[in-house]
Amino acid sequence: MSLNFYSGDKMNFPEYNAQEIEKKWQKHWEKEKTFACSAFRGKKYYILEMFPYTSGSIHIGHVRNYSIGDVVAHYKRMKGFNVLHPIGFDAFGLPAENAAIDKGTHPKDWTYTNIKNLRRQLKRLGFSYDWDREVITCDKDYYRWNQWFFIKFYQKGLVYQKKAPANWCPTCRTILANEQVIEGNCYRCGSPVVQKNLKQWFFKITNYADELLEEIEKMDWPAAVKKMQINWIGKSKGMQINFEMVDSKDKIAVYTTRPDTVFGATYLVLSPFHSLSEKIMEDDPSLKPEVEMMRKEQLIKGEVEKEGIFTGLWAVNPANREKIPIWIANYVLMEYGTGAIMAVPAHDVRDFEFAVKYNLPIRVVVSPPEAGSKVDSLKEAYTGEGKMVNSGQFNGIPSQQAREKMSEWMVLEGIGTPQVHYKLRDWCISRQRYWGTPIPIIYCDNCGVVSVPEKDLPVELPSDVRITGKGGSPLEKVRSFVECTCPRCGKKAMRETDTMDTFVDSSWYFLRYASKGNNLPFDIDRIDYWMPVDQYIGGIEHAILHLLYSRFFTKALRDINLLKINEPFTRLLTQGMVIKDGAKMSKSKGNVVDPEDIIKEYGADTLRGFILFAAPPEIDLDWKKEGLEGVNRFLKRVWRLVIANGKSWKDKLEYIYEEEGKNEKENELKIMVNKTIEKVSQDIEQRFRFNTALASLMEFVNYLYLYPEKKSPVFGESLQVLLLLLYPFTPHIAQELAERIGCKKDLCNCRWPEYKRSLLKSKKITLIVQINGKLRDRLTVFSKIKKEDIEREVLKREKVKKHIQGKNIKKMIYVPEKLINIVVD
RNA sequence: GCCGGAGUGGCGGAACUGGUAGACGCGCUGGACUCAAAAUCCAGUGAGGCUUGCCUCGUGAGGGUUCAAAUCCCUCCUCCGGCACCA
Repeated sequence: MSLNFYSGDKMNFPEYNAQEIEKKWQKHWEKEKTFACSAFRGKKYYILEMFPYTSGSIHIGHVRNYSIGDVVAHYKRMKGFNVLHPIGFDAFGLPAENAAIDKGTHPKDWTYTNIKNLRRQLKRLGFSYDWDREVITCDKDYYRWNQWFFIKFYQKGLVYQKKAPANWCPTCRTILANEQVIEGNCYRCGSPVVQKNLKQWFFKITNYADELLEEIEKMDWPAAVKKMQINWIGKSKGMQINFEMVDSKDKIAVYTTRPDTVFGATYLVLSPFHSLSEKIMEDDPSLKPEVEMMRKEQLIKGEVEKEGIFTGLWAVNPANREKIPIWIANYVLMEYGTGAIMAVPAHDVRDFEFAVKYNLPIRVVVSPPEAGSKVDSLKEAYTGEGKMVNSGQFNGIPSQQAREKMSEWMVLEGIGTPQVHYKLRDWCISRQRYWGTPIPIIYCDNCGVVSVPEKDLPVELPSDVRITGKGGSPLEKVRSFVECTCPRCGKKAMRETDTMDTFVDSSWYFLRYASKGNNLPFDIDRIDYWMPVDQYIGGIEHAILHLLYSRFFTKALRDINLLKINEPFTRLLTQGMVIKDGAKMSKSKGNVVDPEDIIKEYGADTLRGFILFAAPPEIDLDWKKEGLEGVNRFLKRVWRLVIANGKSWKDKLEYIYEEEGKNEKENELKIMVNKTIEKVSQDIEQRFRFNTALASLMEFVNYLYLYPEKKSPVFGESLQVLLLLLYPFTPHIAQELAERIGCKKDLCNCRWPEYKRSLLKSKKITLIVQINGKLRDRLTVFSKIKKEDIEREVLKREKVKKHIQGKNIKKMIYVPEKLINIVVD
């Protein structure tokens, strides 16, 4: 049979040798700088993947991230865009210091050795980066701009220093930002975080809380990420209500989102850190041990048994003038609201729990719609809506309305004021570690806190440092670093020894890629051209941290007139994890697959192809060796098909777009080609579904294998289309085969094939015949057939007659070119 | 507890706006080639039934809307992710 055109090594065709051809093209791309983009003209497209942290080597997760980005980069280039596709290294951070402690290597040496390896691995994977734009965040050429931004922000009032309880990780021995504490544990090492009172530097991200919130809602980002950021910013609207104290002219301000329940407030609770708690302890020292205990409990994150103590003091409920007790309890946080609450046990689960424990009165003020609730019938707090009861002049009003009416009333009475609160806190950037950007601040006995003048930047990180993992910040012990002169008065002074959070580095690296400025962090014109990033791709673990900080940075830079945009990343794709044996790949589970091993065995194209094919990008991907072999088999099939049948390469395709082919078969092939182009283009561009794009390419190849006339010019062009469509996914094999059939160009400089609309559908179609919605028959008809003709035709069919025999036809529903449904009794 | 997302063959996953459920791949079965195997090529493959061509069932469970539901609505179950004394 003619189908068996190539079997095994009997015929003299060259084998598919992935190692050889991949290395050949990687060398070519490097030498020719094929993917560099020097111009900043024309339609731009900025595709960015999150840069890797400089630990030992590239893992499968990186390969997934970068393979997805590379498809888009190639596709957009072939579509005629001026594509920016850069890469670099996130090089500051704690692991470098830990390696220094464990192995005695200098963080710098460790980092640069790793970078060399990572670079080699990325090149071996054949990603189409513009390597000339590489950014390494631990280069002083880079981090000097962190310092420069710090000073600019400082001048603008976006940086401040304060002594406050901060999240301290005892293992990493440094302060962490709120965003870096996950369920009370350190995001990096998992140790329980404790609160420590230290002087810290903060970026005023809260200035942008409203803008960050408003814009996120409009963005083309995954819903999950948007929701996480919205929750993190945590805007709530409520009221501040002032409670007068009995026997004192002091007032206690509380914040509540349920002003409608004010008549149900039966006691007040202060945080143990509240200033009044402090005062009460001084007045009545017998309370001190209890309050100190509660303070300690609060310093450990996580929920503890609710405890409290009556202060002996009383306040007046401003709504009903009732005398209510003032308590101090461990469940009220100082950081949120005013640090004090009005407790409404009937309608708040926490207050309810506390009131039951300490036998405090519980008064229902919102009656649930279904029940006439009495105090003793309440087994849990009712937090829903209902009609007001026990609330004076507001009785009978629905609680939603009461919320507004009572707010207005309280404003009039001077009891309260409407207020908005956010959960978002300012970004603490001080880290008591060595391997990071030195904070450009000098402490002078004369002048106080002085920022380093711009001309003295960068404040270089000294290299002669001993990292022991003990004591305070390593920089504190470097005398030559600490001791300096005050830039203002010239007297002896001391440097700040904390370094910046490494998330500062990653908050603007995408700007540095787009242009490296000389006297500025970047060239303004180039930035205007390239920004914002059109498509950003990375892991969902950065949903809050990096993605929120970068948004803040963009807005802050806009406000110091360096940027014109409001948001850095137009579209975002968060890819899923790679799973093996039901668990995330990790060293501790021993289920790690090393990409290099896979490349050695199958080649980079197979690895990339498999990762793209196995699942849609946002879903977790199940690693299966058999699946990898399937993709390798497919590539070998492509290889044999093209080697055996490839004709001379043409710069312009013509036959496949001609309306009339030589015969039916040829028309069908043209339709197949056009449909495949349409499918692959849409899957890449509109849906990011690389798995279905590759599936349709596989279908296409299967079809071509069975096509009888492999010598026809239409078939030759079909092979050429196949290679062009395949190129973004598996560039090496596509480029090699193209060259072998006479292509002189880099495929990235070839135009992506267009499809012709008139050739997407055959003239004859298979119509589904249903009776009462059940498939009963198929009918081959001309696609333009009229409804009446079909109805007549379909009733003649034997299968149809059989099913409608003796039954009444109620109606017929015709969906053009799809189906006809006959409805019978 | 609150907020997201998802449940489809032996497995990974298709089915985009309601219109042939299971594309494509893996695995499995049969055939061709071979002394044989591997590789390759071709064909089959949701379950059950029998008269082998068709019938019945089938997208986590139950109900509903519709000529027609994996897809829309309601109730419930399970899994994954995020947040969590945030007043």
